[in-house]
Amino acid sequence: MVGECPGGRGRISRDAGASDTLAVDVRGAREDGAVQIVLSGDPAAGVTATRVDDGLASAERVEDLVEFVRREDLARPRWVWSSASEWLPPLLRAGVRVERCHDLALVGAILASSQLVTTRPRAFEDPVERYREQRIAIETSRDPGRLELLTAAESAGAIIAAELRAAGLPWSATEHDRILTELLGPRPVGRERPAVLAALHEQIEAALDGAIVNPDSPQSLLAAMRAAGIPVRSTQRWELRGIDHPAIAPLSEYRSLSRLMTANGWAWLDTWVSDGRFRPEYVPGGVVTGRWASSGGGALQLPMQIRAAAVADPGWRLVVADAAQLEPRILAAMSGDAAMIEAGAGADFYAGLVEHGAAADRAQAKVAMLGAMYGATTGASGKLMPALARAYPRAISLVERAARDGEQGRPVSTWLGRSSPERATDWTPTQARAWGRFTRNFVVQGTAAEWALCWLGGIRGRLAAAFPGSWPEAVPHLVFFLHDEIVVHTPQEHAEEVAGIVEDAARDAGRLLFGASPATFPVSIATVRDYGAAKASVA
DNA sequence: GTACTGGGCCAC
DNA sequence: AAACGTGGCCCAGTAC
Repeated sequence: MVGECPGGRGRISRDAGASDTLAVDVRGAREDGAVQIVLSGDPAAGVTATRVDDGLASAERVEDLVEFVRREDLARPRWVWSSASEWLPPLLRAGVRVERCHDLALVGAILASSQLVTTRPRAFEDPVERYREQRIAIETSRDPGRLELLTAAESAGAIIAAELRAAGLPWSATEHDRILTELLGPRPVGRERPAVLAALHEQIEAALDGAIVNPDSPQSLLAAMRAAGIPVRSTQRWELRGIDHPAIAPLSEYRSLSRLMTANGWAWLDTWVSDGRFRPEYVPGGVVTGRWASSGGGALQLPMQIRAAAVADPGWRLVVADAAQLEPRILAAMSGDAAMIEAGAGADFYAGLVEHGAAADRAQAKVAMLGAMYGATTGASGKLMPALARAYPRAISLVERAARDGEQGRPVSTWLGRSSPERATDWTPTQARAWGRFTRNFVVQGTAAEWALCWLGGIRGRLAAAFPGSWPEAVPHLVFFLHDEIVVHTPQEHAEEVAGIVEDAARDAGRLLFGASPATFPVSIATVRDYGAAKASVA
């Protein structure tokens, strides 16, 4: 399903006549215009650096990794290492950044399943061999330009993930505590419930005829509710919402506040915030589609309730930007559906759909688009699909095709060539349809993740070029990422320039992926003192 | 005690 | 009104 890539970089020619090498045959391990330095060994102990330059490799023993990287990065090499998450944190702690890298683990995962690859890289322990195999896989693939861009963007993402953690999102423990205290009551000393939760617990039990209930236990709740004559099958929110009973309101309130306390309460604050910074762990490539996952800190689920505790330093601001309706715009661009691209010409994609008469109002347009990308067949969303398919046949047939491929056991690929996993097809029709919904969504979600990686990388590069001071304390820098949203912490006087950089990088990302396509990727930007103010000012 | 699953709910 | 994608985290409950 991947065709021409107008925006991809030029095809990388294989150099059959590459020179002999000093230490190892590195034919295949070259890219245009960059020296590569392969680091092997243990970043905390003995390190060997192998310089790969125009087919020649020379190895040297590195005594002081930090000094070595600081010095060599001035020549703008591409650092090749087993994984950025292993090598970068100690360097960043020592105040050393690198411009670019090749992350063998992340690239290896992409190349292992990409349908563009014709020669699968063999597994090697030695990073020089591993790198050579991966370069060959890229250069001999059906579309080297796309895999070149994807693997570079993925690796840039790995650098950014480490830098986000090292820099941290500015966080006011005082403001966080104020929010918690306002909603829950003062922090309890022992393990008992905070005052507000204890009161809600009592209200729930009173409303359930004085039953003893553990409100954290669905089983306990279900039993008590049925004993009180409430006809429910489960205690899920959507089922409770339709029921008129005095126990429901305090229970909903209890759940919301209880989750706030357990997921992002005082314990979270103690664990994840230090020195005025929230430092979560991001996992680039952690999701099959290529989205980032997180492990510890819950960065990708930071609830709205506490975002106001992300407060810029005195004299600094947060530039908060999100890509407006990213996924539908991605679908429009990758399908080349001129009508859908035209619908997105303005700032509000869904309003464009309404103008085309493809949906009655904005809410319907949104439900219909999400349904098309998620595979809704019934309900309100399903009913709106025919009109959408009539107005935008190319876009809709792209996702339908992806769904059919999945149902029939064929892999699908994102725009840049990340492919869905193989799956045994000894499945029931229901399982086949479920896999079809996955592959349907995979192509759009995965390509949106690729756009976001290019956007992130562009922002980082442009910031580094525009603000050469000491990172992070003296210059604007990325501090947060959330799928289609970024936050830059910046001295107030640079906020406007940063906003321009963020917009320029969004344009760059669109061109990198889709070349001359007229598809646009507008970003909404807010410059704020605290993260909580961003949604309000953007909406 | 640890490992795992499902319910519930947060984010996109 | 509810079935439609990707995750993480906490809790309760169960198996070992």
